[in-house]
Amino acid sequence: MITEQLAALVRKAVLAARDAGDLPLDDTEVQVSLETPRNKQHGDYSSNIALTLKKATGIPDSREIATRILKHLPADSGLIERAEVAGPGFLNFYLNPSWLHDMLVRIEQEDQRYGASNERAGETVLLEFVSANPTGPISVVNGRAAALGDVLGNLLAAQGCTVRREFYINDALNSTQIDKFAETIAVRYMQHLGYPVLMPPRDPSAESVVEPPLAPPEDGRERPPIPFPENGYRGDYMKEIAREILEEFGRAYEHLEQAERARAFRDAALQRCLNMQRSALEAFGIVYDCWFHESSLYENGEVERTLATLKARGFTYEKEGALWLCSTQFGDDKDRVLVRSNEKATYIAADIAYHDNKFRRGHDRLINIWGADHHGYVSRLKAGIAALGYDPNRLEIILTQMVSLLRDGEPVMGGKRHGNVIELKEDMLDEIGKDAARFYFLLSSYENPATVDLELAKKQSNENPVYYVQYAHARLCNILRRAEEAGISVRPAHAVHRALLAHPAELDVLRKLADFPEEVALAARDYAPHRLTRYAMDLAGLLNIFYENCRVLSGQEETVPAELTEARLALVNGARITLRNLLGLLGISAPERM
RNA sequence: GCGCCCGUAGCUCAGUGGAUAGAGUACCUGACUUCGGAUCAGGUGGUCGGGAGUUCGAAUCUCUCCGGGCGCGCCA
Repeated sequence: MITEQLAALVRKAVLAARDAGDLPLDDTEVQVSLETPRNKQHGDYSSNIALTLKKATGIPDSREIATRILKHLPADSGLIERAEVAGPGFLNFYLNPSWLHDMLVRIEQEDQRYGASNERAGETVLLEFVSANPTGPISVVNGRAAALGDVLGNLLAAQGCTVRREFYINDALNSTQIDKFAETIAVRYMQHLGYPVLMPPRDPSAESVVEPPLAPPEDGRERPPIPFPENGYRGDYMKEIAREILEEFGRAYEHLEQAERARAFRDAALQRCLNMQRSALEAFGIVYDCWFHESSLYENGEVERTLATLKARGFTYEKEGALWLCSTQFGDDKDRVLVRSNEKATYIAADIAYHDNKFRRGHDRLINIWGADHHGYVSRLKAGIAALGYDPNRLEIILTQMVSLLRDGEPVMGGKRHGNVIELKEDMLDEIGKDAARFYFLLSSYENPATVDLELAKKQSNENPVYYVQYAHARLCNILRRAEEAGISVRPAHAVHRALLAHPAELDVLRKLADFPEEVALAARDYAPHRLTRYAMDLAGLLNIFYENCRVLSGQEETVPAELTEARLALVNGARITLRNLLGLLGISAPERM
């Protein structure tokens, strides 16, 4: 990559200067960092090495240090055209145009692989993301995690990692949440059979309300109201699932005990809820390698075995009838219950077993993406796997901040239908589409709370950054198409006069294209897909400027020399490849026409 | 109360300790009806929440105050 090559050159120069006696330096490590200056006047790349060596060399004038380093800079690298000392002592570098021109050859050769590397080949990563409870719809916050996780997967794969995407289904039989879910379904089922439902108030000071039956009773006889479960799931989607359950199971379950009814419906209802989640995620372009059932950890004894291991390693104790994990020994702020006094294992017990399972399957690195509201949970899970003897640093937990939606300048509130959650598919995807939703999610860093203005993302779609980027791609494709129609073949980059690409707009595009592999690597390293959406906007902008200033094909008013057309077609093709790969990494379509 | 995160242009957000803090959008002005105008050029707009410190240099690191979000279950 460019900065690595440049850094190597500068390091060489520093050492040469030292060996020649120009720089009084010990054997201290020479750390060279390169940056791209904001200001174009300051070159394509710049290094602050002279400023940082002030102390070590004892030379107070950084410009003097810079000058001495410059003297020893290898001249034959081919990468840089010139270098100069500027400002308080920066070394500014200007890339050699012919080196830039040759990027087009490389881009064409690598084609689908341009931007990718084998830097992290051999590393296996398990990415777990979304993992929403199977008791409700996929929310907008889940959507942000989904976009982040999916693109992170693409990025890591592009660095050579073997990536596995996984969704953890919290379907344990001993989960109180699942019990509530099943009970709620059972009550709604009865409501479909003609029973009123007694809804407890949300806030204790209010009165209970009786909801009428969802359908008249078959025999017309009025039924007594059934109490809605305490902390049950209030969303209307539960009524829909219950109606489907009624269709599947028939009316015969009316006279069972409430608990039995709940048990009978539980699995089928969960499955329906899960299908709802899966189709929402598929509409968002997310496909998992594995949907992992928490329940399987109980069925094949892994929870038991993990508990036994923790006991054997001496990190548990019994208190008040429960089994506790000594998580404070591993940095947690309090010890945690693994097995309740009613003998049911807790969520964390299963989760530790799950992460043990992830490691046992041979993954080097585990990445979990959670909502920020789970941050209190991080240290206890890490403590759990540390207690099992794993290095907790092999597990990385990314916490995404909240997302809110704005419509007409007002925050979008979750509808009653979805139990007051803002739903990904209906509140967002159906309105602005998959591509725009992904782009907006990926526009800001996951570390910061984000707001998506739906009016902006949809109604003014022409001004939308995502369309701006896609339009640039479609334009490039159009030029290539027109060339073909005119009988002009797109010759390979190595066979054209690349030196003709000397217009500033052309060189700007080339520099941006050359940056792409590094940009991908940084986005992967920092878990920062938003770097790529920014890059995409930059590149699209440069391409439009190029388009405005540099005609590729001869037209009625302007004729372009054949050789220049060839060279520009090569540039167009290289840009097309880069933009297409970029959008591919983001999971956003790259249309050839719009 | 304790812990974590966040305060950057009217709005939404970038900004790896570096040079004059940027982009999109909004608003104003102009170009061009083309290899698709879903375009381009220019302009208005900032005490980087306040204060102190660290150093050659701070939006970035430290401390403190103010403001906002989230978490502190034998729930998940």
